[in-house]
Amino acid sequence: MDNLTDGDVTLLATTPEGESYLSTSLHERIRRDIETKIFSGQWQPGQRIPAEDALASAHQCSRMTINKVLTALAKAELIVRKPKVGTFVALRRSNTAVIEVLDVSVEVTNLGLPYSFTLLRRAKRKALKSDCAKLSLPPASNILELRCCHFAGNHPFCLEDRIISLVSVPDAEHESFVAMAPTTWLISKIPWSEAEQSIHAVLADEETSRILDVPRGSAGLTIERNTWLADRFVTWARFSYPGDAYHISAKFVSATGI
Amino acid sequence: MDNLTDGDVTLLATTPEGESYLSTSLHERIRRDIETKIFSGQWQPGQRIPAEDALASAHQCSRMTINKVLTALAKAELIVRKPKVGTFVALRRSNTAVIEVLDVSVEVTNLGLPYSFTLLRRAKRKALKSDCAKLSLPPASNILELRCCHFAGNHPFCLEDRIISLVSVPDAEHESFVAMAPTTWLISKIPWSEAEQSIHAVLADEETSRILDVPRGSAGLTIERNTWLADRFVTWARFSYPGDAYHISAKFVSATGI
DNA sequence: CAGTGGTCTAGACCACGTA
DNA sequence: ACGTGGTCTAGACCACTGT
Repeated sequence: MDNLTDGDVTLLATTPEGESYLSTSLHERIRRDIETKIFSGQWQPGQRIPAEDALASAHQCSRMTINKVLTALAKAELIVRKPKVGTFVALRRSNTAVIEVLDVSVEVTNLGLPYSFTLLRRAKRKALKSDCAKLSLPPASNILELRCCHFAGNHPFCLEDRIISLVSVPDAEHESFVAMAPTTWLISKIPWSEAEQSIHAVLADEETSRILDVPRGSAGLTIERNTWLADRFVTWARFSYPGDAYHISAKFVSATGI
Repeated sequence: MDNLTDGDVTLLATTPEGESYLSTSLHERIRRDIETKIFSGQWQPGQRIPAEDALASAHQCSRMTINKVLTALAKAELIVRKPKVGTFVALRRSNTAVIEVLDVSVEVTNLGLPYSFTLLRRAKRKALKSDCAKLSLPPASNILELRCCHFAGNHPFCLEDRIISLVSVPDAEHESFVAMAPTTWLISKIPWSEAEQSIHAVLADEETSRILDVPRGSAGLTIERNTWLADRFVTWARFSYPGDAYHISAKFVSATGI
């Protein structure tokens, strides 16, 4: 069997300083090697690391394999690559966290509770000046204003205020949103989009506290979301949650986020 | 000049169906092509896309180049690759958002305000049962408890409660934290780490509202963070912000986050 | 058995920063 | 002038899946 003399396998088994994870691929093991050097402090932040050629011969592999590893590490911002200069251990991690953005119905279902919603308001109107501030939409555009309450079992879970641009989504005018929640409907219409969101802490105002069935003046989280499709404004939404019933989790790897 | 007859450039200039972005690289342009096919709906979610070989000949490039593009698109979760089966347009985006996690001193400085902090409490003690719930630490471990207030100019900006494991970071016992904020000090000691954080909305309690100089019962955001280094618990921190003065922003591309 | 993606190699040319 | 990373090619072998 010439498998036994396969260049790859024998190479991998004799990779320097590597516990031979025979099941993982070469570039994964090399990546682990390099990450270990960085995390252990053997390669200090800011320090220049060996060139691709040098790493290739050190790991007895081709330059392309090293390039693949370093490109991935650069994307992960563990290292910084300066073309024609060299590769350096990053001074600081990007300190970003990834949070999951769930559809309300999915959130509720994940909690093992029956999901339902009620449409509280539906109005077609022209965008006012006050809208345009948050909507990045020209004044007097046709918009659809919606408000609905999402329930987990019999309990109000979240209040949704939404504005949909009828310029971008004309079909919305003929949809009642009684049977299908706005989010669900929009997803079916606008499969891909860009969004920007911000999270605020607020005190529940009178109407919100009444709808969500919490004491007036309780703490709440609001998530505001603006959505575009190729630079065209599609929809704005604000989700109001009773604060004690909700939180947002995130995981990350970071230097500065300690 | 033989630049004019450079194989790459001529290839790129004649790439089928591509506006010739002469400044960008081949794989970038191919990636754009494929993304356009997906975003435009020409390739529907769930649909199988041509094999690497086919894409390579369609774009008149090598299979490796296509592989690089598809690997990147798979990482971005625009497509799903099933080894030995094929490549498919993803059914749904991962609906995750990336939020920036800033050091408080950086946040304040970014606002153009002078940063300072005051140490309010520093106590060495054994971990209680109540601590262990949030700390994932064995009971009676030596810990250091800190509380400090971060200022933007003369105004309190954020209250930090922190617990440091003296098992993982024994040096902390001999550090006063008067001249250097805990975060800054920890970053210098623990350059890399993993963290998990959650964001809550709360009502400011009496002590917090007094320190932050806000009315009792105002809405606030708290960020809780647990940090590990290679599975060893390092530190826990809670940052309390007055809610109206702070929010968290995130940008993402999503299907379900509409 | 044919087709697929996963992986790796050994070359190559380029532009450009540093010296 | 040299070294660097950025990029691309043309081939190769593999394991596995579906038919």
